[in-house]
Amino acid sequence: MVDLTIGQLAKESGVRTDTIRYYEQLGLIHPEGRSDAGYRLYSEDSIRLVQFVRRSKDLGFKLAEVKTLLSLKASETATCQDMLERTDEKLDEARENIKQLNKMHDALEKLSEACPGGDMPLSECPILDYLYPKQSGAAHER
Amino acid sequence: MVDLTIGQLAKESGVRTDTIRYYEQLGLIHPEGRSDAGYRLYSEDSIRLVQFVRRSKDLGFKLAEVKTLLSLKASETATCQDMLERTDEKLDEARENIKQLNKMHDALEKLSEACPGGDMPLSECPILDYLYPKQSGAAHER
DNA sequence: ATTGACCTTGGAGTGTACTCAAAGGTGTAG
DNA sequence: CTACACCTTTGAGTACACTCCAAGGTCAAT
Repeated sequence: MVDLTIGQLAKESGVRTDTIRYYEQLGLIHPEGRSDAGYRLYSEDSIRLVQFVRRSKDLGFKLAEVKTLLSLKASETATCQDMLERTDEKLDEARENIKQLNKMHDALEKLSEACPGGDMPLSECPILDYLYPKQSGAAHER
Repeated sequence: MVDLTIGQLAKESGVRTDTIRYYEQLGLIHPEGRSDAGYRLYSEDSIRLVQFVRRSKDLGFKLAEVKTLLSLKASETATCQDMLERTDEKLDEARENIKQLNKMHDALEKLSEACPGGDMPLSECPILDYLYPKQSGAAHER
């Protein structure tokens, strides 16, 4: 019930004041009102809202997507299905990203294992050979 | 031996001309020289160099890091060890990123499984409850 | 000679999530 | 009354890898 200034909200929610203003710009978090001097005033609930944003972000939602999530939360008619759909979408994205990253990882690991290291000259380096393969120059190999 | 224009290099290496100029700006790929009209002229080897950049990028190296790799390649004294170190560094990064992504994934999956979907109201939604937990308000719950 | 595809430069714009700075007003403690 | 910490706004900067644009020059074919 007690109003918070932006600094207090920042401290309570573990986010910088700049970031809170930035969230406001994006339409995520709004102050309840303003003091006579024009200071933003927030309700206690804002703390939970900022954390909503943080948690969503940590799940991989972009801020624009968080905005959608917040509007679902505010909607009278939204259902579990709506939430589930966003979540499953994000889940698919995560799977896709992991797949890509695993490809990178496996390629790097293979190269790392193939490379003897030490003071072997680069002409013998399998990593370099992967990045810059020897010419297949069949013609005049001699 | 035959010189390539930037457009030809682009076609051969599967990269846009803009991108090649951008790589030049970053100090990655330089033309062998210029035509009378000021056109960039590339050697055939440039094709492999552009591919070097692409492959490195696909392994997760940033362009600034690719520059280092290229300078290793050009160095007389660099060894396998140098290549291996960059690779292992990148490998560690990949592992770290995968770990983070897996955390996201698992959290999303858990939420997805917990949520019944359908036209259940959001007040019962475990996803929403995770993002915006019910107040622990012990005091005046009444 | 003109068309059209190519090339040049410099600079600006994109997406994402902040972060910082400048120039000023406000609130409180001593 | 004066520090000093807080608040305000606007706008610019950061990282990353492009991508696009304008205004102009070049080259080959017709």
